This record gives sequence, structure tokens and C-alpha cells, in this order.
Amino acid sequence: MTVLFSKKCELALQSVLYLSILPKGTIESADNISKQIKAPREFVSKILQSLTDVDIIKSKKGKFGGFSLAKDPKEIKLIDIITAIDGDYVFDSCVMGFPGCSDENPCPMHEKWAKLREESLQMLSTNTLADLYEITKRKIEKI
Amino acid sequence: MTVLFSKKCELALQSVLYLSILPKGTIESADNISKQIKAPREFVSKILQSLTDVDIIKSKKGKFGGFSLAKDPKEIKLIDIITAIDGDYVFDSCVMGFPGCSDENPCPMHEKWAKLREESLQMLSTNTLADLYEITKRKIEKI
DNA sequence: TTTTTTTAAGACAAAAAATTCCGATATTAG
DNA sequence: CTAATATCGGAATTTTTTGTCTTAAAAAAA
Ligand code: SF4
Ligand code: SF4
Repeated sequence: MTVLFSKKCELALQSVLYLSILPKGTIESADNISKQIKAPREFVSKILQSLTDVDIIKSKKGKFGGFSLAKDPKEIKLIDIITAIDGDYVFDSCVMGFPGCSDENPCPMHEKWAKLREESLQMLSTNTLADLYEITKRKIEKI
Repeated sequence: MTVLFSKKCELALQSVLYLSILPKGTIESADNISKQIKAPREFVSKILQSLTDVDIIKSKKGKFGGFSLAKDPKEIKLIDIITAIDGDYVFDSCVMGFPGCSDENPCPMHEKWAKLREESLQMLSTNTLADLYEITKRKIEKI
């Protein structure tokens, strides 16, 4: 298997992107969200719970309850969602898993990967939900 | 978890890189290789078996048996090892896992990732074991 | 207040990935 | 030939990840 983010993380990104195109303040139930992104409801629900813990989204119980963004889409960077789910070591760990890794003793692919990793991290750290608004909207509508 | 290659694939890369710095034709046992890369012997052994199936390395049974490169390090591209273990869909699948993915209907991160993915694939497709010789040697010696 | 709806929390189950075990077979040395 | 050493192939086990269920608690409506 070759994967960049865990399933949880993928679904977290999808869910939050979905929330980000709804009118500001909209509360959407886990049920609706899961239907939209075509993923198991209970699983999505669980993932969203952990995003509320880090204040990316907020939840409301009871009738007409659900989840909504906790802040402005401009304030939510993609990397925030990723680290919330997959941890902060995200771009620290290595593609090669070579033992004894350090700057003085880099593994054969270090130099080659370092650039790509840095670019990826950069991309995820600069882009916010707001930046993806248009294309997210187009995508969601067509699913 | 955030991972690019599976554990198997990482160990495959490490094992083959190790073989590539040994004098041409050297036969090394799974036991030695696993010690060198500090990984479970039986697991390494299993992984090496599947690499023999695709003629990246060859094996020899019996006393003084083991594994050795099946061809010149110049002929073995990194991507060959990766596809042998993780399959050819390696860079086809997506970071986002958005449903309904297609060129006309790309997901929000498509454009941003496409470039990075292409660069990664390019890097893995152009580099051979021979290209990494010097740094691999330095790395292995220091582990 | 009672009912309905929805999240919260945690145990539980299933699936996938990683790792080990074992019996068979091949190879070489003595 | 026999003993020793390795890979081979497949089953079995363990661990991690993914996904489900069940019960409780909160909120709104009746
Ligand atoms: S040296 Fe670089 S490429 Fe190698 S294991 Fe460490 S971080 Fe990864
Ligand atoms: S559109 Fe691009 S980024 Fe999105 S799921 Fe498809 S390949 Fe991945």
C-alpha cells in the first residue's frame, strides 16, 4: 500500500472541506456529512469528534444539532486538519525508514526527498480552506 | 499514520540498497541483511523472496546461499523496487481519496498535488541504485 | 415533562498489514 | 551419503487500522 494520509485523515479533510462551502454558521449532522462524502456515518462521526477537540469544528447536540466550522475558512490551514488526525510527526518521519537517521548521517534518498517533502509541507501550511473554496464547491456539487 | 511506502517497501529498498554496495556478485544471507538494516529476519526474508520473483535480486539455497543483485545497479531503478512490492498503482491513487475523481471533476487538492506527485515519480524513475552508490555506502557504514 | 433527535464516549468487531513459524527443498562440506 | 545451512511457500499469529454498536447526555419541540 502506498498512502500519504490515513483514511481517517482523508475523511477529515473531505468533511471539513464540505463544511467550508456551506453558508457561514451552517450546522450539518454527521449523517448528512457522511452521505455527502460517501463514508460510514459512525466513522465520520468519530473523526469529527476529534476535530472538535482541537477547535477546528464545533458540535451541537440534540435536535438540529450537528457540526460546523469553529472559525473562518481563512483561518483553517490544511496542515491543521492533518496534524490533528495523523499527529505532528507527519512530515518528520521518513519515506525510507532507514535506521540511524540524522542530518550528519542521511540515508541515500534524503537529499532527493527533502525538497519534495518541504514543498508538500509548504503547500499544506499555506493553503487554507478559503483558498480551495471555488474548486471544492464545484467538486461537491458534482459528486 | 502518515506513510508513503509500506513497511515492506521500505525494507525492500533498504535491503537492495545494501546489496548494491557489496562487491559485485556477493551473496548475502537474509540473516546478515536483516541484521544490517535492523529488521526482523523472517520478514526481510519474505520480502526478498518477492523481489526474486521479479528478477531484481536472485537467490541461492543451501549452505553459503543467500541473495544477490540480479543485474547491474545501473539497471535497477528505485521505482522498480517500489512497484514490485507496493504495486503499480503507486502514484495513481490519491492523497485525498475523494469520491468521483476524474480529470473533469478534480478534487480541491488535485492541482496542488499533481505537480508534487509527478516530481516524485520522476525522481524515482530516473534514479538507479548506481546513482545512490556513494551515499548508500557512507550510510551503511555508519549504521 | 416527555419525546425525538443528535453528539459523546467507549467497548466491540472486522479487516488489513506486519511479523512469526514451520515443514519442505535445495546446496554444499565433510 | 549425511549433516548443516539457507531459501521457499504457506499457514498462523500479532498488531494496527478501520468500522460498528450501544448507552448516555444534551437540546429542542410537542
Ligand atoms: S536521512 Fe532523510 S530520507 Fe533518510 S531516513 Fe532520514 S529523513 Fe528519511
Ligand atoms: S482529483 Fe486529484 S487530488 Fe483529487 S482525488 Fe482525484 S487524483 Fe486525488
